Amino acid sequence: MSIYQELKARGFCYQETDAEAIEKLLTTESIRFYVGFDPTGSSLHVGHLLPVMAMRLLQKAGHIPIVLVGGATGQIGDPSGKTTARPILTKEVVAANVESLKQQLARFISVEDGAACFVNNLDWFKDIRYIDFLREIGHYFSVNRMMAQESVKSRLETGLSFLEFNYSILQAYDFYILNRDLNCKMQFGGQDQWGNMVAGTELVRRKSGNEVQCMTIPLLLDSNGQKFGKTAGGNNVWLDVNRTSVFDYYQFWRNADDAAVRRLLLYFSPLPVAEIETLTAEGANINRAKEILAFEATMLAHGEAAAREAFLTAGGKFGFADPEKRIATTSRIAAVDQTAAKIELPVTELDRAVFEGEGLGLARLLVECGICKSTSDARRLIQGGGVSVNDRKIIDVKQQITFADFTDGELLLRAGKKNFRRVVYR
RNA sequence: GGUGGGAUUCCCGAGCGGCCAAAGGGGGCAGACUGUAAAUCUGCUGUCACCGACUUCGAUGGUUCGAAUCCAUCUCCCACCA
Repeated sequence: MSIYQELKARGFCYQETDAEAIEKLLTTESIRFYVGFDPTGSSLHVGHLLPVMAMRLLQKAGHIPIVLVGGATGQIGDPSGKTTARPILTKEVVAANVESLKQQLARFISVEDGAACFVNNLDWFKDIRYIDFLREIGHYFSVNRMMAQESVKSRLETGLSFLEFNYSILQAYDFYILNRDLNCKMQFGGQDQWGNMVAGTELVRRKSGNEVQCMTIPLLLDSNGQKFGKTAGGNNVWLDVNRTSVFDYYQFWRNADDAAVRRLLLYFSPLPVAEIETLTAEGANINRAKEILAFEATMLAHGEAAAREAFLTAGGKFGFADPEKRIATTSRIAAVDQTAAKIELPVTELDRAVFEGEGLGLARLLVECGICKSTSDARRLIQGGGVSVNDRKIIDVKQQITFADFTDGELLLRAGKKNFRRVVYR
């Protein structure tokens, strides 16, 4: 299967400029292509991962990714797909974000021996003079055309500042520079980037006469039509372990919708397409497929050791989908010894003094453990029957926790089905 | 620059002097059912020393026994005109 066919088979292609030309380009040449990321935050989240996965595939096929981190465009804010303007970030924040994004991206893209390069568009924008810039490229852009762009049109009602209106020009200019200086021949990006990307191919053609291509990647939505990559709690699933723990990251994938598993495996695992078909076929063990998905996705972001640990912890807690390993897979999950399952629960350590005498109110304890955000919240949870201590459900709001509740200096606190906390005192 | 309209709890959005911690929906959390899924049904969804008290309705002052609701000033948005 050629890389072009694989991109298609895995669902990475939403729109493309010239299908024939792209297929030829990707199968007969080793090209440089670019994907841009704006440093609007200090960490990537799962929602950013799709273009990253496309880059990996392309890199494996011998193409060279140019990873552009938008130190300049990040200061403007892309209006595409946004209903309101983004808050304007300070230059310092943008610069710091650029650095941390670069580090995260480097985990996914191999940079050895020039297999990829990182660029920052601030490098060519920072010394631009307004008049020069306008004269150089301004006349290649038609305001009439720009007004027709979906990202602009949709904002005419609610308001679009001149600052944001310029975004697509900057992105187009990026492409021009990368083509001129690095011989970049193609751009990939999210489906909402189409307008900006096409503006780039046109600018390159008009200014240097070169044919360049672009392809967009579909926007992932979950079953509720929400942008993919949010937890049940509506929070983003981050790649930064300080924001989303490895275990939670694993769980995010493990809890994927049934209907989405095949698609997610195609996107986020390197397993062969045929194997994914088998794993997710009608009547197959869907939960094993989810384990594999979670394992592969976690391995990619956090490494194999971390993935193994998360898998074993989850299995210890909820059980394994395929304890006898009957299902064939090329995933390295097959090599994991499931009998080594352990229950590694998050621990909260409290001063022993709080449990003396009357003890600590259960509601307070829930807050201390970070399970509830206020005691009122905790009371409601208890009243609703969602809390158990040492596997015994407690519905008394006034329940006090004392040393008597600990066995071997340890107490198991549970809120709902999935939130566990091991409480110890020191 | 002119003229209107608006800012309400996580989001959308009612309320327009006491019955308002504030309708309804979304989202979220929990319970039942399950497969750590989806769908469905039920409860909860400001804080605390929780049968009571306290703090919220853009900001600041004022009127009133009493204000999210009335008045003044300010800030920010939006629409129309130019």
